[in-house]
Amino acid sequence: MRPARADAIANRARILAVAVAAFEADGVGVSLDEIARRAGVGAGTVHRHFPTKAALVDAAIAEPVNVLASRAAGLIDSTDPTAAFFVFVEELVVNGAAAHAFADRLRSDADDPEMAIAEPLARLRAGLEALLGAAQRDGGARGDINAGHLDAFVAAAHAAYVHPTGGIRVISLLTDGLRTHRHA
Amino acid sequence: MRPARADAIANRARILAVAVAAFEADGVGVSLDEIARRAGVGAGTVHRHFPTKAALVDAAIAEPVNVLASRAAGLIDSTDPTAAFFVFVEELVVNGAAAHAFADRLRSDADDPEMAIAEPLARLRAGLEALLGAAQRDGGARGDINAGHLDAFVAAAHAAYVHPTGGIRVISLLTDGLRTHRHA
Amino acid sequence: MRPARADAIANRARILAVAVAAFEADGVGVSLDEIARRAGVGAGTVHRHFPTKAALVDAAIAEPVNVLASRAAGLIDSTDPTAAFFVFVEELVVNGAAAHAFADRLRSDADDPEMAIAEPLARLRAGLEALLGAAQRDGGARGDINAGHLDAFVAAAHAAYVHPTGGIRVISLLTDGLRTHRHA
Amino acid sequence: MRPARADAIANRARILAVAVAAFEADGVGVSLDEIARRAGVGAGTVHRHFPTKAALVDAAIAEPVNVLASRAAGLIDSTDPTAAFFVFVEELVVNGAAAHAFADRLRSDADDPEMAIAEPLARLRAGLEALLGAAQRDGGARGDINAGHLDAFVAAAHAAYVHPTGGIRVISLLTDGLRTHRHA
DNA sequence: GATGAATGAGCATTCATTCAT
DNA sequence: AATGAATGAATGCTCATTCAT
Repeated sequence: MRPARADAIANRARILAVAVAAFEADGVGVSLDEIARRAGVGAGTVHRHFPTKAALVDAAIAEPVNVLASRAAGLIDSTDPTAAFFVFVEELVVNGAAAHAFADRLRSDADDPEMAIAEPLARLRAGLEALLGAAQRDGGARGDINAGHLDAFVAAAHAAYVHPTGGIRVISLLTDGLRTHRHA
Repeated sequence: MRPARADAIANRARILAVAVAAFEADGVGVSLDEIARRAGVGAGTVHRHFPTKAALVDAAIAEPVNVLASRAAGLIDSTDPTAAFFVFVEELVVNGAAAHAFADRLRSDADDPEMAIAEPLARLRAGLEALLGAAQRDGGARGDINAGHLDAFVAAAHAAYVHPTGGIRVISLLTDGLRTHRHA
Repeated sequence: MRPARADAIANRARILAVAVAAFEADGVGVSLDEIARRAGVGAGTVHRHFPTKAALVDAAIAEPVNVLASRAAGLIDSTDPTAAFFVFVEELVVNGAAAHAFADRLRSDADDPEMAIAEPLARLRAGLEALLGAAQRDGGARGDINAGHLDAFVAAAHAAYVHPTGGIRVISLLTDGLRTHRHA
Repeated sequence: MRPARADAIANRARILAVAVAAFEADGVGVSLDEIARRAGVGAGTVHRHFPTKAALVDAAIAEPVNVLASRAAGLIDSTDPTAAFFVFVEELVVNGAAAHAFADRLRSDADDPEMAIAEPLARLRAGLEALLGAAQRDGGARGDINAGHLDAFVAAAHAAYVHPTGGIRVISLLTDGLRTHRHA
């Protein structure tokens, strides 16, 4: 029943996963005891891995951004850069923007979350720029857009996406605006 | 020396205004004692007007929506229905969508906020539809849009608006898409 | 069963008295819950009167010193200044030095207790100097001693007093050293 | 690579030394983790040598008393018993009484410290009596004093010694009272 | 024997809520 | 109707202790 030493890393990962899910679902008001219970560990174990609640919130904010950044890094070597770019943009709109909204909601409750999220966000930005550049060199993405435009675009597209009257179809309409063949 | 009955209503209004400002600025974590202090009343007085904290949060969520609904009602008798419609849409994007975002953020922390916000939201929807209908009859707004479209539009426009790379110019670009003269 | 408003001051006094006794008997490790329980109040009530534990410890340190300072102020108008002085010195050795020892023990555990005890200690010192001066003018106390000497004297006398082999008789022997008639 | 058996004894000594220093400097509130860290061992190692924290506190209380007892035993074979006695009394006033004060401060926090300190204190008492007897037989110390007197004397002398207005000179004045040549 | 991750009870503190005034 | 002192459950955090490695 008692976890072994080697499981310490797995414990950390499980706590973080539980925290992300709990904060996303019920807000940052979820108690650490509740998170510990859901993760199947003692309250002290949560504190061993995340010394303060703010540290856990920061990590929970950064986590989905890190996942997306890693996903971008994995797509950069695709043999079809254009397809890779649009796949990633769609993922951003569906998942990533949700992560942004999540971070936005948490931001006002954390101590200095800008710091915590700055580095993963930079990684994500770099990955997105790399994918965009590759798609542009591939001739599949319009040349007159940059990552800054994508930020606002993704935010707007996500807002429409999550709206009751919106839906998955909206994404295609909006992402089409980024393709070169629209001008063709 | 003791406040008269009429001051009770003023007290309620002041508490609500303080709560809206406090929740918007610092999140729903602000304590009722703090709100009571800022409003210049005792802790018990807050509970007389809002029996539970959830009730106060609900009222604070509904408040800005109510303001916008009243604004819409005030604009419906305008002599220039088209101008009135676009003025209100812009206000929605700037303020109203902020109110939505505010409500979004609070939603997950309140008990059953859908209930609390349903009625003011219906009033706002009714006002918006009236303004849209009048503008369409006036020939200033495209006839093939409805209030449902506007919801998603306002949400997307607001997301772009509040984005660092966005700004006030974005609104004009987007609202232009609703005008009939675009087809001209 | 529920205390009335007017009892708030009495509550504070009872909490402080309980805290002084508890800290003296069992050290500052005594929990606030325990103190609240012994005082017959809720945990929150302790915090209303003493926002942090450090504040309560500080107040508990200062309390016996304040009592002695008030005692000195009450003795200054005595018709027999010499008697008043020696009565007070004896009280200092028995009770006051205990208060010092108490404060000494707590000092290392409080945040900035020097600050907290500085003012009551100054009042006590002023009272002691006034009593000594009056006794010297009365011709009952040696003229070549000052309050600084008394501090070390009281500390030493108390140490001997509380020692198993010491006792109340030691005080007379030691205080006799301060009297003028010893030279006579 | 793993420490051999002999290092276990060194570990125990290092932990105890660290504990004495830590408790003396920062009070018994210092955590065992902190002591383990300062001693360069794991938390479990502290518990292997001292099963409970109370056991470590007890050992830390007894430690300086044991050192003094050993010192007394070392002085008993001196060729100048009178000098040896007064040297040791001075050490008692400066260091030993500090150890007493230390023990006093810790006493209220430990479970049953009387037990823990009883045996080392008996050793110290025996050593002091031996030194006193030798000095009396040597003619250097007054014959009408006993170890019981010395306890109160050392306590009083130490209290005066550590007092701001006191100092090293005070010791000479007080120890002179124990010498035979005062009668001369 | 040593390590350090895990435990879980205990602590100080906060806060929504109640109620005597 | 208003006040604010009191309540007590809940929270974040600490730490002595246990135990798998």
